[in-house]
Amino acid sequence: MTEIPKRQVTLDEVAERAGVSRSAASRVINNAPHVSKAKREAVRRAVLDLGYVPNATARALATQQVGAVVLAISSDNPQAFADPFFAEVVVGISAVLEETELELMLLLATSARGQTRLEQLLRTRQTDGVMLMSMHGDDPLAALADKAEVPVVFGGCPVTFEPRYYVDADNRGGARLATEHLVTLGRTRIATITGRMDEGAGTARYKGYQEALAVAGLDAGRVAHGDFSEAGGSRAMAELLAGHPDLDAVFVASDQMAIGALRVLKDAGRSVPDDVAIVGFNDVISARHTEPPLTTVRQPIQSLGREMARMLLGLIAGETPTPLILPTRLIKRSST
Amino acid sequence: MTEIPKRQVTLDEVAERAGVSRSAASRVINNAPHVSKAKREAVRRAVLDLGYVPNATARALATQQVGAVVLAISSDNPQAFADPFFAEVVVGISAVLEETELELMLLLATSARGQTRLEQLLRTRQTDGVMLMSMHGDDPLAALADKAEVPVVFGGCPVTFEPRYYVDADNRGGARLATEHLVTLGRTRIATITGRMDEGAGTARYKGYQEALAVAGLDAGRVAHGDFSEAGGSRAMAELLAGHPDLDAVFVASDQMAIGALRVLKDAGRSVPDDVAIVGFNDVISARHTEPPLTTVRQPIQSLGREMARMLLGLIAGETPTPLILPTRLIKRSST
DNA sequence: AAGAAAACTGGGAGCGCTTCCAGCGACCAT
DNA sequence: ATGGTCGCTGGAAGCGCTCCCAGTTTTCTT
Repeated sequence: MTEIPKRQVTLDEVAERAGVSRSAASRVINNAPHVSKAKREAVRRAVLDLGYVPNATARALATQQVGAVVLAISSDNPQAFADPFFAEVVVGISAVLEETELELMLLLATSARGQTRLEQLLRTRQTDGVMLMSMHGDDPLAALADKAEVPVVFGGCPVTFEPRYYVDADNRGGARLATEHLVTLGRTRIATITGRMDEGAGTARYKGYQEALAVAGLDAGRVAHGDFSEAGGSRAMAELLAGHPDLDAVFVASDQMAIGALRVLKDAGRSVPDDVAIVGFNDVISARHTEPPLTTVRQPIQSLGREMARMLLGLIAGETPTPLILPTRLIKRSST
Repeated sequence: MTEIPKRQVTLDEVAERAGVSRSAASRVINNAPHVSKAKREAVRRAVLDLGYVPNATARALATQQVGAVVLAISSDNPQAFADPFFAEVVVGISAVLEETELELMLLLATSARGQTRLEQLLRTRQTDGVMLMSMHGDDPLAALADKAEVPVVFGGCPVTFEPRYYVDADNRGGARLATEHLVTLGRTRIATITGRMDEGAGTARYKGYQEALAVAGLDAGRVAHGDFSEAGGSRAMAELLAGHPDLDAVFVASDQMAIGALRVLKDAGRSVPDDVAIVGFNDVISARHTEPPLTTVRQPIQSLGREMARMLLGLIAGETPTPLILPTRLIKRSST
């Protein structure tokens, strides 16, 4: 910190300046035992004087630990990460990693190239661990990841199998909550717009909807499939209106789709919530600003990130964590 | 790819299997010249058979190149990254880095710890380059970064100085566009809600507003300062309403704030756009879903990321790029 | 066909760090 | 005194790769 050195200061220089061996210097850097107080202090001073910072690469090579974990988004859609959802996940992860010596690497595995990269990561310990969010159904990498020798925790549960380690939001429970709310309101012809059915969140929310209606003894036959996008929501709503004009409520599996649905409803002259009540999922920021403001299910996104990171840390430390399901809760606004 | 090796396959093993020296094997991996066709082929086969993947750490140590660049967000607000803005920047960056051997590291330098980390990065070539988005006014790291020996490109221009290398959106031009639009509409008592005045975007947009009004010969005295947040926008709007009840339009320096302002206006019984016209900035997704939908200035966020990455690549390659200002454009919707 | 140039080849010295190990005094109990 | 423990200490061997260099082979001139 005293001067800006042109060349990297090495441990040898520190050792020399402190008048000790490199081994000793290394020990005090990593505060390991077997160094006398005097030398320890001498090294400390040398470090400060020289502004020494250990070379992470060399250390990684020697210890066989990379000092970095990666957040990988495996998706067939290059724009997937643009979803504000991930920004929040990252905030959560980052908060946990902050207390650690670990760096965070970001891998948007959306192209063939990115997928290859991810595969290498999974096969060849080039990272200390990976947090994987797999965004399409039959992702071969997801299966690979679950048996990789590298620690892997999943964010969200894939449809095809249940990974050993994952954290997810209680999608099914949230959907049930939302649907029950609609039932409580006295609605009886409750439809749903599902998300992508090749994603865990899509199927789980659909399941929750079905369960709630089964319990209430109501017909769960009014369904249209969307893809989590606004446009998909519009399309599905139109389809629903055409097929089941009698509907008086709809549980929409994402706010994004709900926004699309809202527009279609408005154009069709159905008033919300009087003619049809709408509840969404996620509680994105814009959900507060729709007309009318959207009743929705909130999931703790930052916590999701935080818990993923924590679980990964545990895995790296040799623990055997159990999957974690985070609670969701209903946020009531004016669309119901 | 043939089998999952427990231990990392090394170059030596490849060399041995191919019956060549390690040097030769290295040459074919990095496809350098001076290897006979036969050996080259033998090595290729060995690589495939063994599923060899070079150890990035070892390579980094030998070449003195890390193989990774970092995107650093320096901010006093831990939640800063939760802004969907960054998610899009990352998509842009990632798209460029994809064609490269470089990894992307993410550093949310929001705590003291993170700041230290960033400083080390800047001082000690632990990365091949950094893209820095500095989100608060008197950030000492920003100044340091601009003279660091590590390649650094700024995303957005700080208020206090103009970095050597940066890419920014044309905030001033966009603000002028927005304000001129209001003028064209025949509004004459045009107010503004500014962003944080310790951020480049905040001052530049304010400047654009002033310029447009100066050209039109209109009074630019109706101003309230916000902080880019929704709550700040509400507060500022209330202040404006109290101090300048005659206003008939307001240029708001962010959509987020505009949303807050909209609510206050509604509560005050002023109709938008009839009584007062509003234009925002950024064109976030929710801008389309406000009541009424928001006229706003769109900046090409993904391009911002893309160009930052490209500029950094240039810098790393030894070029001397010039700062880049990305165009903004007006998106007309119903709030004006 | 002889000599020079060009292409190949593998040995070996690092890159900066960790960590094992053998050597040493100091210190205690016998 | 004597043998044994124990905390320090620095030498040295890697971690897996790149790259210089000196030596060997091939190819091309004239």
